[in-house]
Amino acid sequence: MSITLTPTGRVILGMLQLGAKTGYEIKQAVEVSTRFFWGASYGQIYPELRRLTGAGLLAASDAPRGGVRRTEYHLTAEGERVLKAWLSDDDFGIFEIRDELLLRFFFGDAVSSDDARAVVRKMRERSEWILERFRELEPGSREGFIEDAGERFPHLTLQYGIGLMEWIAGWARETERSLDGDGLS
Amino acid sequence: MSITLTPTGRVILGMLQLGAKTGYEIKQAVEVSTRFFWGASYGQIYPELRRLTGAGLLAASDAPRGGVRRTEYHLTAEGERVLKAWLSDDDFGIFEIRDELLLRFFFGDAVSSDDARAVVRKMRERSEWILERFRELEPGSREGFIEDAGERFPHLTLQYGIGLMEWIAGWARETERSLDGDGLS
DNA sequence: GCCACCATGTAATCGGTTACATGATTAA
DNA sequence: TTAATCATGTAACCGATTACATGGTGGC
Repeated sequence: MSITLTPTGRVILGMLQLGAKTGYEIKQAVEVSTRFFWGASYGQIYPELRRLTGAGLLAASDAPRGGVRRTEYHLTAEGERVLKAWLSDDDFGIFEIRDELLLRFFFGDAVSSDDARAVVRKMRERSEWILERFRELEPGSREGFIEDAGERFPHLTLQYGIGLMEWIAGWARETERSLDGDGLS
Repeated sequence: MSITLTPTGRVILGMLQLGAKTGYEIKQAVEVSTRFFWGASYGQIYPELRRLTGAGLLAASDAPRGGVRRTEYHLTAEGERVLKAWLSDDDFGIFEIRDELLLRFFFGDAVSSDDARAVVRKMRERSEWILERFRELEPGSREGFIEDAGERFPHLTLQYGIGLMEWIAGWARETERSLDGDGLS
């Protein structure tokens, strides 16, 4: 019975529930929060907003600011129902990882010890770069990232991300060391 | 100058270098090794094998087994060059994660404490399930997963995967506990 | 005889990014 | 005045999965 949400539809409903109102705000919210594990582009967001409106999960209203065309969306009762149903779903859902550095590491036997170590260094640098991005977000995350106080789980999610990236950086440091100057090609 | 490898092209060259010979064997190899961070389907593999052959990176030869049509591929000198160039590349390349349970966790403020805890439990169960798959692969991984001995990095990659999943499972256990019976909606 | 496995392939569809286009407002 | 930001959108393209189709071989 209940409509199956598209991947981008899922993050749209969630962000609207958190207080985002326009497609632009949804995109902004994604960029400062879920983008490392659930991205969304305008090319998906705007058509999907109209699709969800057509399906009765959202209501749209014109809300121009000065001369700027602007459309605000909010969840209908049905939209809220579908969102909650998805959030209480019983299965794992999508879990995909695509990691080119890890693939190159996997094929490390084909290259020199130096090249292999360089891949691990890149993995560490990448984790560290992401950690910096995360730490920039940390202060705001306690207060609620969307000007609506009392959000607890976005903050916990950020802590998860930080912990995960720290684990990877630690693994990379150890592996760089263990690969250091061992004479294997 | 050097051709840019498509995503599936990358894993094809790598698997051929590791000893896979046919499209079928490449797919098998992917399923028991890289599938959690770099998948490939027949719908991509077979057309891409022909494309790479046309581009001069692979050489194909008929190698039927009894009455079974069968095509063996191997890297040409150019194919090897392109593979090595990719493996020594200086940038991060693709790094994508799509994690629906984490997205649901992120939106956890919208549901009951029980529902939120259920999401974390699912994350733990998922890690544990993946860990089981990894541990089934562990014995073979020391010897080389493709009947060609002396592969070191596939084994290290598996250790990475195990460590990562253990970290996530640990995080989930702690988080389940910290969410336990705290009276927040 | 049947099932599991080996082996190759295609067509439809999907979800997504990228690049582009338009235009208003605000702060330097 | 000009750059950054707010705001919405589309078209081309890409990479991938899914479902389907075909057919041989080997073991129970």
